[in-house]
Amino acid sequence: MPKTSVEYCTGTDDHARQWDHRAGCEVRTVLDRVSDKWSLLALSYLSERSHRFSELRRKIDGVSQRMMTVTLRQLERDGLVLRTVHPTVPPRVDYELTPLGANLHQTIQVLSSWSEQHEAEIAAARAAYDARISAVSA
Amino acid sequence: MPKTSVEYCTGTDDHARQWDHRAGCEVRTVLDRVSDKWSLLALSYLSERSHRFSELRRKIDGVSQRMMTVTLRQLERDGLVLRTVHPTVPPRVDYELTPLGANLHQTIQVLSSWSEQHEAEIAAARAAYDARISAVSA
DNA sequence: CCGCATCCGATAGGATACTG
DNA sequence: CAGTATCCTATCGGATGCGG
Repeated sequence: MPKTSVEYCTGTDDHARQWDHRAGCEVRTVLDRVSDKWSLLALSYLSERSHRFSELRRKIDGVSQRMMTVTLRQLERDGLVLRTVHPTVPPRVDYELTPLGANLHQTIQVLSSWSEQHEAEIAAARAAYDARISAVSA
Repeated sequence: MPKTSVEYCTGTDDHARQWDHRAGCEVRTVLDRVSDKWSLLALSYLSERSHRFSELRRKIDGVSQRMMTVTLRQLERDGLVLRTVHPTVPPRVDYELTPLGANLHQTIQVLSSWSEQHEAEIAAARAAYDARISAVSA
């Protein structure tokens, strides 16, 4: 019984009302799934074509076997990825996006585009902020 | 000198190329800022109007004073929020979205809408998955 | 080949107490 | 009122080793 983030929605009445009214509750479901270290890359590669486990693991540089498994399981649980086990020896497992997963991937591209367009602005803001802080503490 | 996630982009050549080509690097900058526990709510409230510190803290149910400060500092550092200190006694500090912050908030609404539209689908997938798992282990 | 279990370090975030 | 500093816990994710 994996833990989810429903607690944000099911706390006190005020708590629940806060999230419901602000439409901030539902987006957390998605954000909590997608904002981890590897999900985004997995979705990205799977959006091109289906991959088997090791193939995906090789492409996603730096991921441990454990996290590759965990990540794919979570995506599968949320209906974003379909897992197909071929009963061969050695075993072969294929992963592909579901329509829902492909749909989400498209939606995330919007945020991705925004990030690319505004990254310089953010970097500049950070540099300015850090300079300001250094100046104060100096 | 706060730590960022640039490490994802500046690792080995392969590592960097991976992110650059897949447009997955830039979006992490934004995702890492916005996917924490409180940033989204802060952006949401500030998108309506400016708030002073305690006012915002009262609205965001459950946030500790520490995390309210930390969250706002991060948003400020990235140029999403403007912080104005009024040198009165007692002190008064106002927070408001910058144009960049407002812009980002709008962009996130896209993801938020998607989440609302597909939440039932995700919930169903989870229920089905969990049922399947329970059945296996039983 | 794929996945699970275990251990372990790093980090996020809560509680509390203290300053200007 | 707004912020800082300290401490403490829970969770994330990496490393390694075993099993089907």
